[in-house]
Amino acid sequence: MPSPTLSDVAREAGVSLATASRAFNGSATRTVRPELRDRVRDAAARLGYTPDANAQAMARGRSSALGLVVHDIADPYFSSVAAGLGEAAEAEGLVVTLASTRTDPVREVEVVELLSRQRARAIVLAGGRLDGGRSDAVLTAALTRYVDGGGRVATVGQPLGDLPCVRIANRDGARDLAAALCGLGYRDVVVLRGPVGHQTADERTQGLLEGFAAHGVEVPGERVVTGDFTRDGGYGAATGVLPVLRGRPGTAVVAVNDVMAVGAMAALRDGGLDVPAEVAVAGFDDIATLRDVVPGLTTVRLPLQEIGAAAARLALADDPAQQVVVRGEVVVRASTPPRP
Amino acid sequence: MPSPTLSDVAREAGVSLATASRAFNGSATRTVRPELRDRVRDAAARLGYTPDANAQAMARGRSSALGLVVHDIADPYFSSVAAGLGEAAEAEGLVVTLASTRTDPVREVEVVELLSRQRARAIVLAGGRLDGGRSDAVLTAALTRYVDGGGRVATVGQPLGDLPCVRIANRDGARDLAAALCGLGYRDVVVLRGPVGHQTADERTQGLLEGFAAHGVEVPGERVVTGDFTRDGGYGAATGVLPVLRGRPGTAVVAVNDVMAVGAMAALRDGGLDVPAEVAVAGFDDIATLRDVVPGLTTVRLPLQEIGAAAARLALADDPAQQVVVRGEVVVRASTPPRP
DNA sequence: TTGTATGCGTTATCAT
DNA sequence: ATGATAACGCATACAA
Repeated sequence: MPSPTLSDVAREAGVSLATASRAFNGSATRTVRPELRDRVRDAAARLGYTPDANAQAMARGRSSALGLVVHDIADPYFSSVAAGLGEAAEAEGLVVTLASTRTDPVREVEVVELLSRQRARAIVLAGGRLDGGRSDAVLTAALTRYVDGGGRVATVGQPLGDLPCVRIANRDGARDLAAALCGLGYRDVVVLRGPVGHQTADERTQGLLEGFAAHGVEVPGERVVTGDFTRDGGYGAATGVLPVLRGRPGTAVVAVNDVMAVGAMAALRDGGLDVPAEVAVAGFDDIATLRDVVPGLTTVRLPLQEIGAAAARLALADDPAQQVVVRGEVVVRASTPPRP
Repeated sequence: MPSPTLSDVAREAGVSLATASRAFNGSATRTVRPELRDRVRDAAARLGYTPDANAQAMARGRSSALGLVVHDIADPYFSSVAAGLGEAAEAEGLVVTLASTRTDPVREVEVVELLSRQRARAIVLAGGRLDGGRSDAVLTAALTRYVDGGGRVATVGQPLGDLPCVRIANRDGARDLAAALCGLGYRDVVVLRGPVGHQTADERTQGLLEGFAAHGVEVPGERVVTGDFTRDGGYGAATGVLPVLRGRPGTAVVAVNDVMAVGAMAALRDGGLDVPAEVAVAGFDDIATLRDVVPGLTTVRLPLQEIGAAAARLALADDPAQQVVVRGEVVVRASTPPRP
């Protein structure tokens, strides 16, 4: 009834435990006679033997798990990154251990601790801190223990210390988006900037403002509004600026990510405004599930799956700390028609 | 530099290994004097001790991992289920190990094998076989070995043997949806049925046809078309029936899931048809990310997160095999306006 | 209450 | 090429 062990297999095959072990992970130096090897494998098949990864991890001193920490796996941004990371992990023969933080800095540290216990080969931190670095100290401490213990870490989007990081050119992408909007003729702008202290949101906001300014479009402070980095956050933020928008037809509402943008669109419609006739909307990320919405959402396309895969490779590489930077590409769609 | 072990902690605290161990998992019977307990914990903190989950798994005979196998974590259906399962796992102090099959039956078996190696406490199979049971034998064999070894299994959506299962009332939901559409006045229908052999797709298709028939609406075979269970599958299938739809304004195109429905909407628009003025569209699942699309997508709402959580509980419960059945709720939106 | 000793399943280091 | 045997880090049965 219990899983047969390698000893069982060895006995069944009439060989020693050591030989049985070698029959599976046949190293180059320590090879085993083909005949015996087959005998062991047959015995294993007959018994339904399944190696115990925990025992292997202990004996080898390293596990076969790759940790991924996200805010919320139901968020399409993270699930896309997870998909890419999963493929990379599979290619390396690793399993991925998933942990969600729900944007709670405390939970984030717990989660790193959790993955440390698993002796995960590496940890990829997607989605970063939101308290503007206040919790970085504790997190860094936890990560340092982990790294000192032999673990590897990579982050995506949010550089942390000098850890390897898949940097996303948020500022550049946002600047390009702003430029594109200016090129379309937009002069009045509202920015849904997300939560203050959210690094990705901050960078994108900064890029947008810079981009607009470069084209002579100044965005007054009261038209830069905060909100959660979620659909509801976008909805709420857009609802708040409804009065402003009513007074200025042809304004572009730019959210720092797609789900916020979609929430904003809903709020604008609920407020009686026509998108894009009266208000334009743009986002960031180019979430796959949202590519068919009407009007098509103008956004900055990010290769999320590749980003996940790149993060995995970075975390697994034994090179010194590296930085990969991926740049987004502006995709103009119908949500931001030209304004003459 | 390497992670300190419990022995290190014990030495540092001046107690035995056993006491150190008990200081952490203080059982009811085997309690340790508070003073010593604190001394051990202090020593652990001082050294930066982190228990080794692999070693614990081996010593305890059971790991702290919960396996989840999905087709594709980037699919919003699965990512929502994963989110719910993740919360349930967290509540049980378990980590979730994620594995994707990309709908490959071979890979599915590999993945079960992989999770068996991890000695996962339980495996939740979300998203089922697609080859109409042809690969069930191998899969069942793998699962049987796993269960015989002490593992627990639960499936979501697809009963397998008499394993615990979160059943989704696909037929009922589909029947309800069909009834709702009939109530709105639809008499001409096209069903995008997904892939033949995909149990969920099959059940929903069957329910739709039954529901329509119950209201006197027969759907001829040539208006029941196949396609992948994906956005592109919906797009392709809808493209194929474009001629039919052009000839029959007021037809309802019902896809067996939301992402197919969205793909279909795109195809219909690309084909020059107005949705919903000329063609109505409906889906199934009520994917959160799609709730703000315009026109609002008529669908059957499924509590995906709860389903994931329920599956986790079912898999973890030590009760004998159970069945939980969750029923969807029809949500009528603007994509299927009344047809007088 | 605390300590000693054993075992968990595997890999790896020795001999042979 | 193969076989004993010692780790690996922890939990626990048993002894004190």
